[in-house]
Amino acid sequence: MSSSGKPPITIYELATHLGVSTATVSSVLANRHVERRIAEKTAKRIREAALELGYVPNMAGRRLRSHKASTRQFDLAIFTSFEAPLPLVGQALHALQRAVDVQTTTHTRYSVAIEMFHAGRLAEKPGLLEADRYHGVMITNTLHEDDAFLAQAKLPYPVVVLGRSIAGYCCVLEAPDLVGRHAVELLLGAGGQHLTVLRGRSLTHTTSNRLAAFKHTARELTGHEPIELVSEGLQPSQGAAAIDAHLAGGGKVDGLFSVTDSLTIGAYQTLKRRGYAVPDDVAVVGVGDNELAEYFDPPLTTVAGANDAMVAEAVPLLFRYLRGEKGIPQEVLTTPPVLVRASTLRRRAGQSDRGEG
Amino acid sequence: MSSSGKPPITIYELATHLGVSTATVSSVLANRHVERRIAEKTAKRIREAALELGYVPNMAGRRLRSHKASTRQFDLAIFTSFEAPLPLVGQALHALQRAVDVQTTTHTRYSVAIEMFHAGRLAEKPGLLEADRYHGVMITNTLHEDDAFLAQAKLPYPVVVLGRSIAGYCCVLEAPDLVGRHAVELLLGAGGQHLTVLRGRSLTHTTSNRLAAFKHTARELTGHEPIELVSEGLQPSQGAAAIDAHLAGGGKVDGLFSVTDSLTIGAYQTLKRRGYAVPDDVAVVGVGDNELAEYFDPPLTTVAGANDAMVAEAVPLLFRYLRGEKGIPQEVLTTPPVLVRASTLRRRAGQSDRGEG
DNA sequence: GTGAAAGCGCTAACAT
DNA sequence: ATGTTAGCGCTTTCAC
Repeated sequence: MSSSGKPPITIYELATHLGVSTATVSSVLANRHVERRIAEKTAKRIREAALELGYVPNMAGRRLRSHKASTRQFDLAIFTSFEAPLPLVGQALHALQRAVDVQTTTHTRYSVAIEMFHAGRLAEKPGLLEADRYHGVMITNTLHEDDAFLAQAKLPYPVVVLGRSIAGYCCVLEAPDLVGRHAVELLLGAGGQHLTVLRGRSLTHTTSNRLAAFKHTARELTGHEPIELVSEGLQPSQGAAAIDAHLAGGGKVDGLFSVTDSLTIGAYQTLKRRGYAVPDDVAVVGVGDNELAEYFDPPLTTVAGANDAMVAEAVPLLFRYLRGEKGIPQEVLTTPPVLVRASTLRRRAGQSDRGEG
Repeated sequence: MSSSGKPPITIYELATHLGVSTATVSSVLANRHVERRIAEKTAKRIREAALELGYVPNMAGRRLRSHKASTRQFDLAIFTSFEAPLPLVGQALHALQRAVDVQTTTHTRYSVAIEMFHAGRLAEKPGLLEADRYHGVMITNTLHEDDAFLAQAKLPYPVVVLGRSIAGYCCVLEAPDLVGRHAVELLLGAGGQHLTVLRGRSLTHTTSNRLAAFKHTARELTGHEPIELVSEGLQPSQGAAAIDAHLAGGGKVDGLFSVTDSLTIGAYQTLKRRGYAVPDDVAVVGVGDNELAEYFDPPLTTVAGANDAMVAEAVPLLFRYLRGEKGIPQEVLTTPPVLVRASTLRRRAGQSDRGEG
């Protein structure tokens, strides 16, 4: 209530309002009024006025004044979309934090934060274009709109972009086309004929490349277009629904690639419920963006998910920026690892005739 | 290199070092030198000196100076341990961000960050005791040592603690004992006799309560002590290893409760590999801290995991603090939801005689 | 028991 | 093409 409508207020205004000095207000607000021997009555008046007028301390002012001059502070952040799954972010955060733990000295302190924006609306994030908050950031989980915004805006501080290529920024991403290609090859190798790709409605740079490469390679190697299933979102239930609708409509599936593992989880559920065995009836390939892929039943073959590799590249790049180095690469490609697990290891030869729903 | 050993340097020092004014330095460093018509040569000298002397801008100074006086900024954070799984944090972050999105006005801006500390070493986190960084924080995933530290330190800004009770703080946590009790009841209901509890080596407030309540209730209802399996860590592989060792040694299991779902994932793997069927040979109960519990095979019955409920309580509490309200509850208990799924729904009657390894 | 004043590091308006 | 200066909001000596 008090802290909303009105414009913000400073201790100076509090002080004049009450007819006391800013020093008095400050000490009371910092709970130092005892050692300053402020009258309890005055302290009470000050606290009440602060509440009533909706006083909110200005942290920049506080920090500027009270920080030891001998401490250099680096404020780092990871920007990620609100809607994205957290694993990549978690890894990035861990890697950054680990790097920072090593670099911390008496004179140099670091803080690492995660900041979230709404997917596709990065441009609306306040303070993004000001250079007064972070010394450096990593950005990930952007959508096309965000990438377009970044390309045109050029943030005024060091940035390393994860998982997509944006002109003017240092970007770390998986080598293009490999993921989609490997997926097709694995599915064909497992005897798949009705190659199917499952993806969410909105695509990122990465997922759209995976999709395109899959379709292109499938066309090239099988001579016909693969089936493309689009789920409403990235929740398992939405993946389950997409497959279910396809099968219910008489569609066939014997080789499935999903560009996001949470969709695979839903697909597994639907397939099992409808009596399809993985991998014998349907071979499945995922991308490894769920850290539990190995524990799926059956364990999921994955063709990407080099998050740790990407992050391992990105963190040193950010530090090179912070150090002011020149000649930092604009694009670093990591090779996505292929992890073959049971979901593409067909036990019996020949392909099944399942799939007529 | 340049930014390490030496004490930090300001634009003032840069300026005197170069024989120019601070304004010149500032404008060059902010890339405003074009509109200020600084000689390219001077700009170059300044940039080089900044690099060489390891200049790092002081963000507090920048913000203080350049922020619009009409903007009130709230800096909020979630503190979590580095080692903890991210789901709870993710939910907390989402809930906070959502609350913040609603509250944002022209005059009031919010920023939400995640900050990590190393489990058990919260006390070492620099700046924790200073009130010059955050207006309010939520703390979660602490260990005993951290709780002890917090209880004795009393942070000088609004704090809401998630998932544990610490004297002197506003805490939101699941109602005690219910989780362990429900787990026992469900396992017994599914025909379990050799009640077993699986937990990681280090316990939090929450997991130790779950464990204690489980053991106590099991004793009460069965007349004997349940089996307690301790895994080295919380990784699925470590859970798998713990169960495997037990079974390899001739131990029996027909009713398993795991105080952390990632351990359940590993347990599922071992049980399947050794030919035990869930739930027919072994009923399993988890706690719902993995958002995919519903997609496990079979879907996992859970007796806790009201993360969203906890967070839903915690966020408004934090805002009440920020508003300066009095009489904020010190302890809010949420009722953990029981979600019965296939992992405790035994299809055939009677209990199996499996379990001799 | 309280006030006055200096100044943290930085930027921007106004001077040349 | 660059220097001077006035603060941003706050805490902390020092003075009374």
